[in-house]
Amino acid sequence: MSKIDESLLSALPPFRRLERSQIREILDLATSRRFEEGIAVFSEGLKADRFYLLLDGYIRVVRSTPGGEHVIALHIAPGQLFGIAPAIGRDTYPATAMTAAESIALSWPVSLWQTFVEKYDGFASETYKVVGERMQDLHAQIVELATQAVEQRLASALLRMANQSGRKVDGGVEIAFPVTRQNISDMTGTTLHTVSRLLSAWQKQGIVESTRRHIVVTEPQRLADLSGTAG
Amino acid sequence: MSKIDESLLSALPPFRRLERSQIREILDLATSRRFEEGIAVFSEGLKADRFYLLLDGYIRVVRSTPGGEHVIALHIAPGQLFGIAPAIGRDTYPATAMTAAESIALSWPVSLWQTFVEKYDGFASETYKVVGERMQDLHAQIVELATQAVEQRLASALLRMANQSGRKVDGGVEIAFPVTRQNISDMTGTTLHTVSRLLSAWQKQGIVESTRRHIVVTEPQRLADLSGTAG
DNA sequence: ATTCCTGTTTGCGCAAAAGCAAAGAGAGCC
DNA sequence: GGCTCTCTTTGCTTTTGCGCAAACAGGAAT
Repeated sequence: MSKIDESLLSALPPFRRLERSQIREILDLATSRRFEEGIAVFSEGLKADRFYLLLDGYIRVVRSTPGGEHVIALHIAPGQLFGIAPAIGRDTYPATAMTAAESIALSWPVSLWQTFVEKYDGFASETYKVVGERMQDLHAQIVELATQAVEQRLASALLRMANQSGRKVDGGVEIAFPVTRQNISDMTGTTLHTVSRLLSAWQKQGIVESTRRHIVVTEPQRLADLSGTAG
Repeated sequence: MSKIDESLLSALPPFRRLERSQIREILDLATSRRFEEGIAVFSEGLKADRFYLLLDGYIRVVRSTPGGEHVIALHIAPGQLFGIAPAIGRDTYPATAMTAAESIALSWPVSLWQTFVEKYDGFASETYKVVGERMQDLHAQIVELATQAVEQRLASALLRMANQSGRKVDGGVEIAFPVTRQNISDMTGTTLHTVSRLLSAWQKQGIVESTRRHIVVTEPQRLADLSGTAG
């Protein structure tokens, strides 16, 4: 395992208040691993034995139905913790974490969670803040699914991805990881057909630009208008 | 304020591991208050100055959209904490808490949260477990909204209410608080019309029995079949 | 008893989006 | 270059469930 630099962690919320030496301790306890695209880092229902920090890449948090369908609840961007079942008193993972792109993550055994919380100042409060934010996101998604039409949900989903993980390119904002129509329909509770039709229509209007597994939002403002929300 | 008996709290998860004297301390710091039906205990976005424990009654956790619609995300039953913004690092309430029936709740200023967490064994871990369970519920609701048809969502919603707050009566399971068709449509992301139609149909089939603001599930099994989920 | 208010039922037409089906098109592999 | 696989597009049909509208009913207040 290659030696990781302390500066990687020192800027991240959970570790922000720590000394360099403390970060070194934490890093020395971590396992670093690379995951190919399309791999399950861990799966829903399995015993939660490790928690993770995403260094590079993107993770989709997915829940499956008994009927074999699945829903993408949120995306994890680099620098964020995931698989933090212990933080919410669970001993199994509540969802599956799939890599949306090739990814690198640190992980620690859950047995260290309690230690981190007690020993490292700010770790607990920052991680609970993360939990709170995710809850916000879930709430927002429920409201969206319950009240908005497909077109608006799709617009919101694109904006969310563009905001959370967008790269500025000359033509607009590029979503930084591969997305299929099917993926998007899993986020918005619709079908890939409907997504395809809407994206085609928007492309004709110059709002987005998309190729296979790749989307650039060229006019975020018009998408925001379509999404119907102030945000 | 009338004196509250320690035994009220001693069986509840957050306080289960505490000594009687500790419970007394906690109770002495609490404010008890009665709320009429249909009142907002606190509102989305306001400064979170207190956290609550529901002693009696029922609470609906509601989120509103900019467009004036609202969605009922979950119900709180007696014995549960709510308004626990401080647990997730927030200083404003993320949703509105409406009384679904006349209710009585204890509350404490948020400034005491940190004290409770540090001083009382098990308080932190039990409350985080609650947060985890709520997250589970939210996730489940997202999956439901994204993948199930209205009929199945409605069946699930009725079952959820019946399970969480059902009273056994001779004809079946009675939902213990007043619910309107509109309320149910706010839980399932549909319209009161559709809810009314489905309930009428089910009543004809003998699955439910309903009068104004009042529902009895007479055949939970058949509802479960309709809901399409194993649960 | 009368009135008002809130909640409920029901019918009808329509639009949105799902289902079905089939063809096309990049991208990687041999 | 040809092949396969996955992803995407598009046309057509069918269905679901919403919107609108109007009437009805139980309760509470006067």
